[in-house]
Amino acid sequence: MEFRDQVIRVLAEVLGDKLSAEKIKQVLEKPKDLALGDYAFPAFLLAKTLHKAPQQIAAEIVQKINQEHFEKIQAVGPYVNFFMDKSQASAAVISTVLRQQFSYGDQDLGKGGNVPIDMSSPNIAKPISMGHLRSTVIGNSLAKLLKKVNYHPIKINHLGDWGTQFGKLIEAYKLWGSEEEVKADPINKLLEYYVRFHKEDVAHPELDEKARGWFKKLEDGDEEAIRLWKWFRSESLKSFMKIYEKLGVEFDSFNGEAFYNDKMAEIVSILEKRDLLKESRGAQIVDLDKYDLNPALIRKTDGATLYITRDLAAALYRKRTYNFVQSLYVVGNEQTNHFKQLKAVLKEMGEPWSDDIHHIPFGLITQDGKKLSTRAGRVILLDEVLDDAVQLARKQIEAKNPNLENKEQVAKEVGVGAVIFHDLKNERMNNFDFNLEEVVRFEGETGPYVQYSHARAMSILRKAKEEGHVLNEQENYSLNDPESWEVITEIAAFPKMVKRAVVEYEPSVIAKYGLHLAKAFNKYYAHSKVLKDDEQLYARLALVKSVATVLKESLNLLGVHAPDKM
RNA sequence: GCGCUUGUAGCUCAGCAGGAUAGAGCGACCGCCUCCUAAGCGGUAGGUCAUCGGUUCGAUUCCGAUCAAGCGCACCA
Repeated sequence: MEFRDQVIRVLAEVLGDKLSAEKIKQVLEKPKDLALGDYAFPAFLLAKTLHKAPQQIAAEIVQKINQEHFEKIQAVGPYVNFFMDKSQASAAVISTVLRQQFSYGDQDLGKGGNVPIDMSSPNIAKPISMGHLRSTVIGNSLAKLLKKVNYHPIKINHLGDWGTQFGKLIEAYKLWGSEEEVKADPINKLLEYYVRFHKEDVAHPELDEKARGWFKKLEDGDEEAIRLWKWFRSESLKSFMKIYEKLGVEFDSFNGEAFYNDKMAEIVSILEKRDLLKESRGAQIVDLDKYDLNPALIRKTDGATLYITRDLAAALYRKRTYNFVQSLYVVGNEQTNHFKQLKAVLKEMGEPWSDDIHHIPFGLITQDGKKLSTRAGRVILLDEVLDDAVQLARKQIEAKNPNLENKEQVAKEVGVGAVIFHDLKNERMNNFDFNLEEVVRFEGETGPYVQYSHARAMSILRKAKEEGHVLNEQENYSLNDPESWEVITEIAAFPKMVKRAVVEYEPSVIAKYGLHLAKAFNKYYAHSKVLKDDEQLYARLALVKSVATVLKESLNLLGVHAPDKM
């Protein structure tokens, strides 16, 4: 299956004593141009040991090498270029995909190990913004990727459902809010109160005092405070669920910050027992000087705990509950230091699994170059972006394919798919400035482009079936024309891409791959007629089927639907 | 000031853990629907790979310095 191994094997036969198979594997490369073959071995590194010109070495290798299973092997300058036997190779790839279907690319990297993923984690009483989208879709895609390589992902929505902001919210609600208003439009009203609070507390600092008082009451179990908190939480969650439904994301746990309230005392006592807690400026800290980090603030001057205390409790809870092999946190890169501290404190606590904790950071979304801020009221509401995208998809369908059935369903899949794909197609760490037209674009390197390619493939298969052509999936179909070869090499690369995406925690690898495969396929069927009744017809159909399968699976790994028609 | 991240065509980004003339999309310009959905395909124009050094037979890729941008730097999360 892996063509690369074939090349390494024959090279090792010739170079065995001079270069190990491992070394050959390292230097073997893929030429940029298919005209230079499928693989290339650069002879430079033998020049020194053999005291010969690399050109000459390349020529000698070609003379000695076993060419049996290759179309040809030739020396071009200092390179040995390998051309795979297209018939053999295409038969191997196509039959593998036809047999394995959507499990093509599955691997056992994880041995079934548990991997909790901390993702999405919006704050109660605030709307889900574009910033949360990143964490949500990256986490969701990583979960699907991890599952594909036999890990067991556990998606945890670590809700921001506790903290001093609830004091502010309660105070603001008591001052300006009403039950009817909130019931009618919970998130927006609650946000309105919150923003107003931050506007007014500049001139009226006594508001902060009151807010602190409310939060204290909340912590002490005051009936009214608890009632309001629960109400805000459930209303918020309801509206979050609507968005998650649109995105097609589900969670295994909604244990948020409040869940750990009763689990922090243990952390503090462990730290005390290990003599790690120190007093500094009235607060209690863990000194992390030896890690070159700022001290971790465990308790504020007033005795209240902080973010990191909660995260320590959560980390320990997750280890105990899931006995994870890795624990992931899909959180913005501005929190890099926090996670370094978290790992360092766990290490100080003597927990060796602190090394299994990985922060998966991602870049910032800005608007007009400025950071989004709920307090400043500068938010891009995800819900609105999704609705806009679906609306545009509807218009697109009316213009391009007005007779389509399930228009509404397809519009949702395409619109939402565009938004998700846009977020995943570039490396996580890149920042991007929000631009609605860019996000909901349907042409070029976009989700809809990949979806469209898949729909076209399905359309060809449908038509073939109507004409009475049925594929036998046990048959060995092979193609040896140069037009299909580029598509075949892309399909063959899929398992490697899955692995890379997992190892790098980088969904963009799959998004980029999907674009490449789609592009190769679009080019292919634009230049070769598939439904032509000749002896290669079934082989071409098998190729189209393989493409459709891998495109759909790629999109699936990103959390994007692949409609059969669009 | 210190730390992290980033710096490739007008714009948005690739470049697979150093190699053969630096790629794609968008935008601009020009072609292609009596032919499997033109959300497509083809072509032209556009780059001293931030700068300067170093390692190497070879550097956009590795190392160092400089410059620029973003983020962070204990009582928010």
